Amino acid sequence: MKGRTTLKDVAKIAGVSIGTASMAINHNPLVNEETRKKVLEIAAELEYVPNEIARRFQAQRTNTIAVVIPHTASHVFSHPYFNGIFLGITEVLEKYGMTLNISTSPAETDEQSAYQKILQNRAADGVIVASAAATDKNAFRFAQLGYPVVFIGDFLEEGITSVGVDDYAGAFEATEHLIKVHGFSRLAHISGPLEHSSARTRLDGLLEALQAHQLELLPSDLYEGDYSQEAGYVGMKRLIALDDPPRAVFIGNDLMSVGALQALGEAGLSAPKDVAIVSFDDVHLAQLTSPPLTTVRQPIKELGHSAAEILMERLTGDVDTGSWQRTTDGQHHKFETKLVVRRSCGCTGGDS
Amino acid sequence: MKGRTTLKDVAKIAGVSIGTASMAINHNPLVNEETRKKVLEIAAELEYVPNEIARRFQAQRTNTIAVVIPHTASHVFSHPYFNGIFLGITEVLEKYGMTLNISTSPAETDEQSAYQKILQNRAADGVIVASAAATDKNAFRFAQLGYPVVFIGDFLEEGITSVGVDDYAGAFEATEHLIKVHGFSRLAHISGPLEHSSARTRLDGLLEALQAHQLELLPSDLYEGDYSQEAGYVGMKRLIALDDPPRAVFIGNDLMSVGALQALGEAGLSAPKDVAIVSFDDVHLAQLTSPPLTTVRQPIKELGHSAAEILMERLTGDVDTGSWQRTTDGQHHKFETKLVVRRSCGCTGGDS
DNA sequence: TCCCCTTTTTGAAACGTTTCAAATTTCTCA
DNA sequence: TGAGAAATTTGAAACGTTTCAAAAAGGGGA
Repeated sequence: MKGRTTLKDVAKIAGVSIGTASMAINHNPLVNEETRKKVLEIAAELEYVPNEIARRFQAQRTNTIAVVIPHTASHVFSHPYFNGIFLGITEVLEKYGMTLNISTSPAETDEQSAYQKILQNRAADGVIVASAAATDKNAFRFAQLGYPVVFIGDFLEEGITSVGVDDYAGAFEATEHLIKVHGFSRLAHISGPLEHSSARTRLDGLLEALQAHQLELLPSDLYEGDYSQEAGYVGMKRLIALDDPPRAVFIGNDLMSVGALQALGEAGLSAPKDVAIVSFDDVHLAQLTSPPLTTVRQPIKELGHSAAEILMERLTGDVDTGSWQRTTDGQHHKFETKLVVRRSCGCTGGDS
Repeated sequence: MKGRTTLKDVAKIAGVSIGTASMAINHNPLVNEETRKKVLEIAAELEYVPNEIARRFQAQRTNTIAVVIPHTASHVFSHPYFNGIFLGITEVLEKYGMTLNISTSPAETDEQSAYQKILQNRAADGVIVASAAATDKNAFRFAQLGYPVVFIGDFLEEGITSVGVDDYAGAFEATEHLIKVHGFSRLAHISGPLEHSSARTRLDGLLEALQAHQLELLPSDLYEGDYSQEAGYVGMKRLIALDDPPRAVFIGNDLMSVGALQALGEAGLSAPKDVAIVSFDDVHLAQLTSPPLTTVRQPIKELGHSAAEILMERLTGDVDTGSWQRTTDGQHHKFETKLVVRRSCGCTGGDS
């Protein structure tokens, strides 16, 4: 690591000034073709590689995009949802030659930290915030401070750019499926954390659909989870321990459904025979459970893709829109969802 | 982003020199307590945040560790294995206040690229290489160039530091389980890519175990996959299409087993009734399939953890060893594996 | 040969920080 | 009160690159 060959070395040996060497290497048309060739030759010979940090320093930009997720690394790397997000983002950044910086919080309670790490350092040219609570004040500081930032989720405030899915319609459709196709007149719900707008909106969609059929959600039929497998497990345990357990449950995401199925299994029950289940996300896991999950598909990868693309637009001026259906008011982009019918709801249909 | 307050501003207003301001902010004991207080006050007032890039530039270090994985982002983010690796690494880096940079290749064939991105930029203080082929020349350049690097996998060359698991023993145990507990006298194998030492070594373990019981692997009973779900699917299709299909298969990782189960299902067959399956990894998925997979557990998170810890040792001098069983000759660290018996092999045991 | 125009090269400044030898101030004690 | 020591502050260099005004070199026509 010591004494790397620097531009100065190249220049000296090539017998030109540092400025010229720099321009030669950066294909600046100002330099004579002969000179460039010589410089490039020497550079190759000396195995010169530009010092990226110095470059960033002088250009005052980092070539890095940070994804801020106010959860622990353990949470983030065990939820398949984030894999999809990362994948979508990476695809875009690769195209632009940018680097991805995943910023998590050391402790689940420590919301501050993930933001501060970025904010304090100014170590990214732009930020994508994913899975923030609607109440998360820190998240909004980015935008207020004029940092280029895109939110993933339903953040509809003025002055904020966001990319989300139609949680409401998805939940509505899921609920109606259980009511209209399978004839249930009572539904339970295992929700995500209700200070997250995704969880809140899915609950709203459920309630609205129930109401459309003159039905209600019993307070004891609602369990607020946190999108983790564990929460689904506990939630389902609770529900089946009720005096009169519900026969159909809408679960806020697939991972919780996995936990719920586990709870059913341990109680000697099974879906859809004893309890019909519909959930949300359609991550890879959803096809693997038994029964495979009927679930509302959201275009997770596209969310990441889109967020990154919008951010890069802001940073560079380019434009590229994806292929999923989406609506936008210029600031808030919303993708559509669709119900994927498998077997956990009682349907006997296909498997993918 | 323009005109951020800089150290110069703070110094000027505080009425001290830039040097003093710098020392005050970095809690250098040389500066007078009074002075420090004043500087810190002004800094807070001006909302001064140090320019991280400038710091890195002057210190000539990046505070970043790169994980180089010579596969596409899509491959990486869809394999649960890497989640575990990331998780383990992140835990350590968080402790040291380092940043993680995940470096993938734009195309599967483009082995070079992932390395070059790092190498060309010198954009990381150290590197962890995961899932490289044993034949991958690029990987070794890091080490040769004196870059601090740790390999995850069985790279036993002199002068290379690596962290791996005992693939051989794991495969041996899995094979013996099928032979001794379930009485099979013929086994098939769906392997990973054989230019990867993990796949090669698992095959060796299988062969050795077979030989110990005077058994052989028929050439037609070996399918070389690439650790993807798709490969498991195709491999199993092939095997059950044989005139005399095998009744027991050792599959190189869990993800391929998922594909294999899918193939069985489509053919109207099931495990373990028609084909017994034992696989490798014990990722989260393994518990979810039906039947749940009997599989060789490897401590994936600990691999990442350990690799990062060793790398940080090299960079800083600290020492911390984990809790899993591991052997080491100072350069090559090897974790033990253990067979987790579930139901895909024909056992009727527990579920976790 | 001289002048002007074009092409190419040079040299220095700038980016924001840390470091450290030298300068300055403050303190201690005879 | 003054000398020497200790504590504190200063100022400039250094990190490696890009940029750009100014200088130099080259070329063409009168």
